[in-house]
Amino acid sequence: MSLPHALLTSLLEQPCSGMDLARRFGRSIGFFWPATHQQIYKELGKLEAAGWVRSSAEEGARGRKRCYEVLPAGEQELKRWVAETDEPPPLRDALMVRLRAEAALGTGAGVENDLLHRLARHRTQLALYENIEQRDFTGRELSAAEQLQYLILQSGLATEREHIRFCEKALVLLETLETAGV
Amino acid sequence: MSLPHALLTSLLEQPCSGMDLARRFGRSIGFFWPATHQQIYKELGKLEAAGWVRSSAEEGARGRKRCYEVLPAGEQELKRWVAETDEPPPLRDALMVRLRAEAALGTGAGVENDLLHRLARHRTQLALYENIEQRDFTGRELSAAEQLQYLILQSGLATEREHIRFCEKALVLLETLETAGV
DNA sequence: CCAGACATGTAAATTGTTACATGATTGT
DNA sequence: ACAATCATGTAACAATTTACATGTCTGG
Repeated sequence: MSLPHALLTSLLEQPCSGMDLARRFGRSIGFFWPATHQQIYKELGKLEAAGWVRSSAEEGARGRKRCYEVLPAGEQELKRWVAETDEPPPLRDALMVRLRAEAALGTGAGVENDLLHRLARHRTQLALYENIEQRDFTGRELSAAEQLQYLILQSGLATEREHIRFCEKALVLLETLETAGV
Repeated sequence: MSLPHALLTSLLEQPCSGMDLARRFGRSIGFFWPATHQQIYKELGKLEAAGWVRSSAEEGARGRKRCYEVLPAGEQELKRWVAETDEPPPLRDALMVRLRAEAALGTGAGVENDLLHRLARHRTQLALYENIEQRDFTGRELSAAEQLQYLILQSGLATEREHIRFCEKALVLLETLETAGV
């Protein structure tokens, strides 16, 4: 589980409140580790209990904004974790199951719906990434940290492009099979 | 959740027992929808309760092999589901969090470990997919169902190749940054 | 001062993982 | 008959999602 370390990273970049974290997750780290505010609040509580972060407000101040910042112990922990290894995350994609189901059913069962839907989503996401690329990483010298962030964005760009290629290819194949089948 | 429909698909291709399913998941559908035997048994119970499959043995025959097959209602349900749409699965990759953490820590914190480890895994997986491609999809005419299955395999091939490219690129960049940093 | 937005949380349901338990079958 | 293995299952736990609840601040 990487949520605690994703939070430490984000707080190290910029100390802020839980709600701010939730918003920033929607724009940066969240592309690769999504999290809702509910998860974030619970995890921040654990981080504070572990002595990895501290917050500006007293306990139980419900509704009042509290700012979290990383403590030295938290930075140590983050360093330790960065040097660990993980297994690559298992793929788990319903679209592939649908395609295989379509093959097993042996008929125009309607995967096109999902293919078209995803094609649209991946194009939107690609456009979003391309905007970020244009805005943040184009036309100037990049610091070391920025070069790493750009690398991560490029992974997202490549992934979306690959998904788009795949959906298009699948749609062409289905078209071919159906006209041949008729 | 696609596990029930992945099971229906697999049973439609070939009726078999829970343990057989678990093994076949390791080789085909499981590449895109992993599942352990514990999950599979629980889900088979629900499928049977729903009237979508039936099994060869009486209830409570613990330890004795039972063969499951899809009923017409199950096939109907699978057809219905194939025509639905899903959101693309959210990415969730600790490696990206590590890279961003390395950027935030601003030092040789050791992401190389994970990059090298994954590079090896993705190369192994690619080799596996290439074997399957060679064995099952090369040098002969393919039926419509086989063309769809091949398409799915090609998605796996493309994904692994993309990951390999990414890891190599990241390692080169880190190398550059570190020699420049010293 | 109060309506609406903002911020922080709690609770329950779903899904998936890990560890373990038990019955049947097979080879020697 | 007995050990090893196969097959089925249970239990406890961890992570994530969804829905809801409560407190604070701000503009009119």
